[in-house]
Amino acid sequence: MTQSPHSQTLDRGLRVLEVLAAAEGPMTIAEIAAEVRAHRSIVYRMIRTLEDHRLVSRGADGLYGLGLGLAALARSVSPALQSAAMPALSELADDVGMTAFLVVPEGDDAVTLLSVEPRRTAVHVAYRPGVRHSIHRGAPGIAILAGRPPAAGEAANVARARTQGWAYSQGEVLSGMRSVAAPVVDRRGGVAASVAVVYVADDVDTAALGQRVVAAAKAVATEMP
Amino acid sequence: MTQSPHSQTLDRGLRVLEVLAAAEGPMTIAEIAAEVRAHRSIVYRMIRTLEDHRLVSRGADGLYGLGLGLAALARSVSPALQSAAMPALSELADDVGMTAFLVVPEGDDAVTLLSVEPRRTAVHVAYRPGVRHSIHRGAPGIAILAGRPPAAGEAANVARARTQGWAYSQGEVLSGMRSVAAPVVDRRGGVAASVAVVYVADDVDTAALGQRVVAAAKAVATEMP
DNA sequence: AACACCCCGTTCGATAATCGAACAAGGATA
DNA sequence: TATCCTTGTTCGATTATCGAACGGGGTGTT
Repeated sequence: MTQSPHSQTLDRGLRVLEVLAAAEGPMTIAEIAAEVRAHRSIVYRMIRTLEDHRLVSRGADGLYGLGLGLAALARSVSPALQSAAMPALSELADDVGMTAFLVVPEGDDAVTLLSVEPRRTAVHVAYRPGVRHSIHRGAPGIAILAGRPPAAGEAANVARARTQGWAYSQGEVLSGMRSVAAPVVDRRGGVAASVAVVYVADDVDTAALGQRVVAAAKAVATEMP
Repeated sequence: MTQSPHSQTLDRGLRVLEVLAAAEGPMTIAEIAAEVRAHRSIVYRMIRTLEDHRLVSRGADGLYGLGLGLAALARSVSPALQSAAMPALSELADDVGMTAFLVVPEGDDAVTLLSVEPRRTAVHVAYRPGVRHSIHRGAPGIAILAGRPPAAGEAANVARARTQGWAYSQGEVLSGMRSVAAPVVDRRGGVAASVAVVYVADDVDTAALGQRVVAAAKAVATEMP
C-alpha cells in the first residue's frame, strides 16, 4: 500500500482559502501564514497565484479576502440540479414561510448545496450552503436514504419515510429545529438530492407540509434534464 | 522589477478546477490532464489533494466533477452582503417577475455574486453568478459608479443615474436585454454593490421599475451590519 | 482468442520549483 | 532621532515536484 502522494503546495494553497473562509473578515498575509503554519514568503507566492484566478482579492485596505471567482465555480457544481431546483425552492420557501434548501449526498454525508430564505417572515432559520452532517441524521439525509432501493437492516425512520414519501426529524442536527424533507428522484430512478424545510414552531400540520415538500421535490425532478 | 513569482503547482491545481467548471459534465483524469496540458501523474496527485478538500468528487462512474466544498467556500464570499441581499432579491424577483441579482465591483469589473429567478414566470432571463463585465457597461456597473462620489469627466449615463437614483441600460451586455439597477450604499457611504433586474419586454414602466429596484437596494443596505 | 486501445494508478531518479533565512523599505510609536 | 513592527522581495540550498515508464484491468474489434 502506497502513501498516495499528495501535493503539498496545492494543499497549502487550498488551506489558505479555507482559512479565509473561516475568518471573520479580511486578513493580512502574516495572519494567514500563521494560521496555515507556513512561511510568509510562501503565502505571498500562493496569494499572488490565487489572485490571478480571482479566488482571493485584496481589499482597499490591503487586506485579503475570498474573491468572486468562487461564485462562478460554485455555480458550476451540479449546474443542472441547481437550475432545476432554484425556482421550486423559492416557491416552496414563500408558500410555507420557511427556509427551503437542497441537500445532496456525498459519501456518507448530506451536504446543503443551495438554500432559499422566505421573502418576508419576521423570523426564519438561516441554513447555509456547505452545511454537512451524517446522512443518517436529520430529515434531509433520511429522505435521500428513503429514495434509494430498500436496504437490509435499514433504520425504522428510513422505512417510514419511504412509505409516506417524506421524512421528519426533530433536533437531530440542530436542537430545537424540526425539518421535513422529500427525495428528488430523477428519471433513471436514482436519488440526486432531497428538498427540505426547517422550522421551530410546534403548531405545524406536518402531514400537509410533507405533501407540499413532496410536490416541490417532484417539481425539481421534472425540471431535471 | 521582479517577476513576482507565482506557484506553478497551485496554478495548475486551480486550472483543474476551472477546467471542470467549464466542462459539460464529469471528466476522466486523462481528459483533464490533456486540457491542463500537464502529465497525468501530476493530475493524479492534484486530484487527490483537491478531493481531500472536497473541491472535486469522484462520481459513481469514476469520473470527476466539482465537489460540494465549493458551495461552502462561495457562501463565505462577502457573507454579510449575501445574507442581507437574499430576502430582498427574492422579494424583488417575485414582485416584478424578473430575475434579480446582486452585482459587486472588483477592480474595473462588475461581477454577479448572487441571482434569484422569479417563482413562476413562463419565461425569464437566467443570469448566473460569476458573470463578469466592464463596470462601465450595463446598468449594474453604472449604478455602482453612480453610487460613488462624483468623479471628474465621468460619463453622462453615470451622472443621470446618480440624479435619478437608478440606472438603465439596453443591450450593453447582452443584446436585446434591458436592465435596471440601483446602488447599495452602506452605512459608511461606500458602495458595496448594486441590485439589478433584467428583462426583454419593451412595454415596461421603467420609472416605476426603477423605484422598485431602488427600494430593494435600500432594503439590502438596511440589513447590512 | 488474440489483439489493440484506452484508462487507471503507481514507482522512482533527475530536475526544477519550492522553501525560508535574510534583506530592504516603509509606517507607527515613543 | 531611535526603536519596533509590518510588508514585500531576493537567492542559494533543499526538497517537493515532475514525468517517463511500468503493470493491470476493462472494452471492443478482427
